[in-house]
Amino acid sequence: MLDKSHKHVSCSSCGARNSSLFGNFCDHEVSQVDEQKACAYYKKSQPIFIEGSFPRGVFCLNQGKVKIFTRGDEGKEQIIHIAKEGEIIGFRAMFSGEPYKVSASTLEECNICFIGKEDFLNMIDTNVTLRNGIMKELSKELGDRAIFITNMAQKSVRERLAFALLILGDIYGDEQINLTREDMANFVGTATETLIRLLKDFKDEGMIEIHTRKLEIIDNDKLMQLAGR
Amino acid sequence: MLDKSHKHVSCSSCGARNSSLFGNFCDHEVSQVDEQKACAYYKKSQPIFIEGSFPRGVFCLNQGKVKIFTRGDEGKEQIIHIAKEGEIIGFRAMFSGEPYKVSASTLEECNICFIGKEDFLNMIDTNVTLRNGIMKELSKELGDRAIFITNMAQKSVRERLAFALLILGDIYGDEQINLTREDMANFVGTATETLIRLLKDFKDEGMIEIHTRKLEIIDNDKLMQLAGR
DNA sequence: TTAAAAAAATGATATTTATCATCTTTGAAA
DNA sequence: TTTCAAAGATGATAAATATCATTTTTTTAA
Repeated sequence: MLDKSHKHVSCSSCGARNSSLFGNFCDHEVSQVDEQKACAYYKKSQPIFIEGSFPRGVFCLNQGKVKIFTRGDEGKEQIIHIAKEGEIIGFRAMFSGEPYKVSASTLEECNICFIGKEDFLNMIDTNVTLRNGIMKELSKELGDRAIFITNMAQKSVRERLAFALLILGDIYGDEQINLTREDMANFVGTATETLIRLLKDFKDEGMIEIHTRKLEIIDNDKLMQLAGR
Repeated sequence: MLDKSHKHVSCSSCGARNSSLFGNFCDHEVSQVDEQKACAYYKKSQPIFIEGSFPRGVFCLNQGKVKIFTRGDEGKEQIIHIAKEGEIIGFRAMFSGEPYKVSASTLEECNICFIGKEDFLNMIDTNVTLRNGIMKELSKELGDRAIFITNMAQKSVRERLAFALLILGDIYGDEQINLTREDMANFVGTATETLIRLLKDFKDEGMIEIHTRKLEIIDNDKLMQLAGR
């Protein structure tokens, strides 16, 4: 259980910082962020920002997982990305000048820090390494999304599920994958019923193990073969 | 017919520049680009860069249309974007440090200018407006691709075709849409046969007119209604 | 101008996947 | 503990779309 007291989490003691875009900050820069940010505890299934609203800053994920999604015409979610500890979310809309095109919501309990728009843009302007890191990240994600689109267009649901499980395996590390069937279906881009049936197939074929809601990957190689590239 | 002599196209006389990321350049900056770039004529269906190779610079589209695509496991193309006059292409991979994740190929005769990596990165570092424009563009495209993914996952082929025709209508302006059925199917993300059948339906329903290979949009509103948002 | 290749079109059929209805299990709160 | 809502699971059926085979038309280049 996370500390719910909203108390300040120091960047210098943040376990996620080293692998984040702030990883290369010097002591001075770290303490500067520490002063500028605000920390907050989020319960499970709490919205962080919503499609259509205007961004006032960025969110830095200290602890927990967050889904980034859009809603289609009928309100059905399509999960675009699942962010984990160390990721900065919501910075894309800061540059575009447009409202958020995606929403973000916690998948579990989270500690999330907030940095105001002005402070963040200031950092970008003065810190070349951070800026390059951001541009690299933006570019990398564009490439990932091109592949995502291609997978959606050309792969079967079965293949996409294998692909999705591999990504989720990365995200959850040594924890077990912990998502509702509905969220998983909205990530794969299929109906919940179809997803459930396929999970059972995967289990029967020895690729995963199902522990009620949590999933464990058993045969990574087989999944990779199925997912194709 | 375009001039095939490979002769230098001056940026100051480039009709596409004003609407491009270089649109705000002062005279000095424009002439600097003029010195650094190399111009080339491309025939129809000629590759510009290929997925997997490493970028050596960026391409600035002076005249013509270019498809940006990836190939799925079976080699089938998925068109991610169609670039038109004024667009700079291939700059994403410049920041990521990774090889191209997409390929680019001309859809018609093109004049394309090339700016070397070093020169371009130099511009980015020294020109704040250009840099902000690039970041804005990267962010905007990220949002567009989130919607693209959602469309692929949730819309029917019929709806996606309507959506695609609207985008193509924008790209082709007052020209008629001019793509092979295969390219169009690879943009919509469907089989060529399915696309052909649907185009006929759209024609019968008065939304488009088919002039052999070229398409003309007749009823924009109806398409918008069908495409949904 | 003609021949060959590429693109477009059409029909028949198979397959995948969504949808709807219903039932069971799980987990959280009273 | 009991209760209730949410999540998970299952079966039957329908709809959308892909695939394969073939024909026609258009474009390209000899």
